[in-house]
Amino acid sequence: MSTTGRRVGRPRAQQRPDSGLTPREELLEAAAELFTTHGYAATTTRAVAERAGMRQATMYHYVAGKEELLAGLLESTVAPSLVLARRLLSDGTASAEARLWQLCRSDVELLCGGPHNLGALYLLPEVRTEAFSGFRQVRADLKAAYGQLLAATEACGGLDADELALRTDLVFGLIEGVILIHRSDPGRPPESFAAATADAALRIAGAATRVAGWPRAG
Amino acid sequence: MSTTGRRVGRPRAQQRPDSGLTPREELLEAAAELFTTHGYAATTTRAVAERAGMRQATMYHYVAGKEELLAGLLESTVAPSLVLARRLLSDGTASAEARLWQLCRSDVELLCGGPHNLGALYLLPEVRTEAFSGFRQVRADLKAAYGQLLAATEACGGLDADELALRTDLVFGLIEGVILIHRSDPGRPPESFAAATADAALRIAGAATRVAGWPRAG
DNA sequence: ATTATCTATAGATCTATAGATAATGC
DNA sequence: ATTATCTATAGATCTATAGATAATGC
Repeated sequence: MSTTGRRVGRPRAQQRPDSGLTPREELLEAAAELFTTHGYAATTTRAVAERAGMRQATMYHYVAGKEELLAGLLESTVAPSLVLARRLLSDGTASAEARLWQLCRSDVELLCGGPHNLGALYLLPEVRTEAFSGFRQVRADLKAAYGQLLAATEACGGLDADELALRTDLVFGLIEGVILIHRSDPGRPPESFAAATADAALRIAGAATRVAGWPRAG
Repeated sequence: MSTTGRRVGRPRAQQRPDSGLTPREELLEAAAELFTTHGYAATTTRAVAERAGMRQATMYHYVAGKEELLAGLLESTVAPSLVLARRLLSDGTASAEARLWQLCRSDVELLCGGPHNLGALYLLPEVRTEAFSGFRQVRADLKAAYGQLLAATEACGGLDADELALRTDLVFGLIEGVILIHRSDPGRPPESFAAATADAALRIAGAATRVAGWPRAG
């Protein structure tokens, strides 16, 4: 396959051990690190390319520009959560509370679990740009799924539309707020943090039901 | 005082009705709008100055550069909350729950109540830069105050340090998460939103005490 | 011949400074 | 004379393209 030095084309100026990733993946990886730490506008194409092990101009062989990198990263972080949300919505066996808890936990773990704080990408001001409306749409769909699960909980059964929207916002806000916590203190183990956040989300929802222990065991 | 056309110095190229603000305040005002909507790195000194009604170079007569503008805005948003927190900490009359509720509500109202979503400044990646460590310190002090109030609540009385830190993080995370909600939907009235957030914070804390009605009256 | 990469650079910024200018103040 | 502003611009970027180069493939 890709044993170093056996590849077609001019060799790179800076040779590095084979990462096993395609060049495009190396670029996304580099962009993830730089966008999450320094932001989008402050990250230059040179910084991304160089961190990925190639010269600035070479990047354009693989992507059309910076925007494509951010778009790719955003879609890849939200997609798995939406898949899970859809699955949970059509799952009739578990209670709404349990399913909401699972979605919260999984969402937080996805956003905070990886090597880079990918959730922090949601916070970038550039995401509100037209260029990333695709991502925003998917994220809105995910929020709608949160709302549907919330509506199905016992505690929210009798609420009117406004009250329900408010609670959905608060729960969704907690999830995104947790990204900030994780950013300022990445030391906390993501698994237990995710579980604690899911507990907190149910409390916000108003569910007395204790799906996972609170105070948590372990 | 400053009746238009009666001021010393060369007149501005673009005359505008007197805003009543000093030029420095006009710059801060413009920076607030642009930083919160487009971010820090993406906002040019030209954009700030022009929006404040002067040419790009004139800005340097009042501030040393972009950094000073962001630093000023950050400090001005966090200072009032810290003052309130200090006052609440030394207030022996009200319950810890009631004081925590008040702090949450006031904090959210301050961050989301103004014309610009100043809370969104906390989300900018640049804030983690050395240049803004002063702000980060004050924000950490504020968080410590949240922690002290939390520790004094009945529900958190018996918790160990780790558990308490976790709940502090979650409450603080909710407050900052609410900024995101407000950013994506600025339509909600800040007062009731702030109260609802404070209610949710007490629920996360684990306090059964209902300081304000939930579901809220009105 | 094909491919992946490189070097070089044009064109478009953006920041911060230098020096000119048009008001009021004395 | 003092002040607030202006215009002009040097120097430092940053993005994206053009064209050269150094590998493998046939």
